[in-house]
Amino acid sequence: MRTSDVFDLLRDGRPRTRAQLAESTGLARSTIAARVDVLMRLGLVAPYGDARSTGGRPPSLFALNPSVRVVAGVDVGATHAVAVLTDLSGEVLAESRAGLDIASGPVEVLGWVTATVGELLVRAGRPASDLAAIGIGLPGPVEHSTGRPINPPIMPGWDRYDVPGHVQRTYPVPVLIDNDVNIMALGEQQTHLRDVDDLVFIKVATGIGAGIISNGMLQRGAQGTAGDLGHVRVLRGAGVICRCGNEGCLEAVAAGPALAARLREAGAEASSTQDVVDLVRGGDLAALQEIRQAGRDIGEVVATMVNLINPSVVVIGGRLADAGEHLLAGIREVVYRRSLPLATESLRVVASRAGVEAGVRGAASMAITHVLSPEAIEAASANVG
Amino acid sequence: MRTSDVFDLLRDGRPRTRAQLAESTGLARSTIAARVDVLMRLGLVAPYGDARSTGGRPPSLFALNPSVRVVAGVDVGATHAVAVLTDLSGEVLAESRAGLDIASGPVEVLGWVTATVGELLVRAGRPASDLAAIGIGLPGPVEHSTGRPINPPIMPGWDRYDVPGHVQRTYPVPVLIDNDVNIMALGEQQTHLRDVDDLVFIKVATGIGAGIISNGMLQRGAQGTAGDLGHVRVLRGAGVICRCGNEGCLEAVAAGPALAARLREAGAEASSTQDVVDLVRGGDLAALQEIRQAGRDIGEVVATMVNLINPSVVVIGGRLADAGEHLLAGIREVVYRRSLPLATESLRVVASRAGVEAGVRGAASMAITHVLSPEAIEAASANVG
DNA sequence: CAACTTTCGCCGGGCACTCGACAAAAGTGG
DNA sequence: CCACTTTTGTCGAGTGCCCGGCGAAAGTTG
Repeated sequence: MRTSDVFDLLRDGRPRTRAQLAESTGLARSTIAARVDVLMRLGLVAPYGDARSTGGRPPSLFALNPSVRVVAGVDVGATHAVAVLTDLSGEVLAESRAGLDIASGPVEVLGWVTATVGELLVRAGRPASDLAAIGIGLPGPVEHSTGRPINPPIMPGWDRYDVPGHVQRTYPVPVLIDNDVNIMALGEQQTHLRDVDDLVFIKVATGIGAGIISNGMLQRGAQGTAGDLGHVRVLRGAGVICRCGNEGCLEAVAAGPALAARLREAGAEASSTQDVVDLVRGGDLAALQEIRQAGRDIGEVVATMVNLINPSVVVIGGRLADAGEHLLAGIREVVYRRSLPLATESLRVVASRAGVEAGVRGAASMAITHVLSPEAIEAASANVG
Repeated sequence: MRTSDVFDLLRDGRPRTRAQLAESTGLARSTIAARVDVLMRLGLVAPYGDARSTGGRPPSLFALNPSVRVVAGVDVGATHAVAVLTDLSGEVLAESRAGLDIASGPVEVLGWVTATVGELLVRAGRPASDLAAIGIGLPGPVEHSTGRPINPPIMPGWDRYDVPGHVQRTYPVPVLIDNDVNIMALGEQQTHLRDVDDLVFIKVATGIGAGIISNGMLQRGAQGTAGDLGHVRVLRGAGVICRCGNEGCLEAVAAGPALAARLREAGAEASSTQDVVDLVRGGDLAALQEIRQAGRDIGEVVATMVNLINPSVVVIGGRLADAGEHLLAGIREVVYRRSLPLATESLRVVASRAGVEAGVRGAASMAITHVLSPEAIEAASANVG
């Protein structure tokens, strides 16, 4: 029974007495006292006032102290980036956004990242030594174990760049990198689906991608490219050539640029994904029909995913999902018709709740998970013990 | 550093000296000696002769002793069943097959299972006390954690039946249940792809299903129905109604019965999946074209799987795969055209090598993994001390 | 055959960990 | 205000585990 096991019980944030911890672990009270002492000296656990007395001395409560340390979460998109500083419970302490072209290369982008993290630390009134880890999401395939982007299509100059190494020159802390869609999946799970172990997050924007959490773990696949549903063929794609060179890709039919193009053909003014969203919100009938149909097209692929992966929740996010319930309705329509009854009987298809925050939240969550992992706790407590 | 950590080093079957184990673990030689002693008293490890001397007393070698105990692997199909007894390395000691209708219900089928396991033990000259675990594959969705079938379409009377409980009345050992396709995936991994952590196994026979191993672990999904690709819609399925009630399912187009039906329409004599295989083997041109096209249809869905799951190997098995390379060729044709370059650059699409043995091998492998798990080793060594 | 080398099995010491006890602290209830 | 209850922190004892040393065993080399 290790120190991290005691800490695991406190990770949910609920306060507990020593006696309760002893009860849960089966260890003696004195042993628990020693463990709690170590965790308190590490600052990870803090007193939480006293519980009500039952006739004798009132027991003191302890709980996870989320504010001992902070982590940074960064979500780098194609044209803009968001960074947050959170405490260990994921509570956002400071936030910063900027227009930022990923194509300007790793040196410039990561320069912004380190500068912004520094600024966030100052704004939150925290010394750099309080920073425990940094999580970063990038818009392309990433080899998570090394933190290097692999052949990213829209990230010139980033191929196999040592992102953690670069950032660690400024902040010598663990730096974790993942795909932007993966961290959005983590973000949704962390914000409102903590007990969900099998979740698929679908991002619908300029491109279409998915983050897959199966068995409580992110599924990255052999090369870290899992979840690419943008280039799956769909029925309505017959004759449509995608930028990848193939015919009938979902992305060429149902992503933002495709919708905008079709609306332009119909005479509407729509040059960007955002324009499509605005038209839908404005009640434009053609736009509404288009987005509903896009939902059906995406639903076709999601139905396949449901059959193949059998998640318990599918979360729909990305900028096109901000246009109200229409996209979701189209997806639901097809999924519940096409997927197997057994797989859909307890399936929920829901809209993103974390919204634009999903990415940074997930990036921070990834960092927190690393910092509070049993291994990290053991290593830290060995230095204090 | 636990006893199971020392055992883990020996699990690959390669013999080692105490000094090598001490080197690998960082423990003192005397500690290693104690650990090895425990493992030897458990019978899990046995002397393996002496290594060559380097000028002094030759060190003695130790290796996993696969023959201390045995496990049973059972693959129950719709109309027949196979059972094997293997040692802990997966080596088959005895085998038995029988025609057996799954629809005759759990009591009859499991009666055959227990009787056959008993017979195999006798044939291998092993007492029942040598049996360490039983792995069973069933042709339908199974809740692995409880071993109960869940709404299985072709298994009347089996719904939520307590399979492990029934078997344990005869053999009081761990009984592990899984989907037949999942155990075939395990079987392929165990027989010739041991270092592959991301593998998809596709079974093409009367139905079409997939077993997904991702990150080294079987992915079962929220309800244990993951890998159902038979009811994914394909292009060529337009207008074809599947037995599930939907239109355009892969299974309604590319599985054995569909091929047989189309060949019959063309005037050939083909009533079963086996007949189709025979025609192809006989060089029948129409059958050859049909199976190649079936490969393309399946390839369409496999291409989607490759994009979504990003495996490093796709294995094609099932009875239709026995008809030579034609099915595989059709699948490869579409997969390498439709999947993303990054996902296919190191992807291998190969034929099953374990063949009809895959299921039982996988079932045995599942049992072995359980028996040799660190938890099981720790528990066992605590009793020997 | 003798000297040397390397491994083996055993044993005692030391270290760290955990437990239970005990007295002090901090409340409650009459 | 006093007796009683319950928790807290400390401390010594017991225990189990791991290490290193030692003599014996089993080879090699000259």
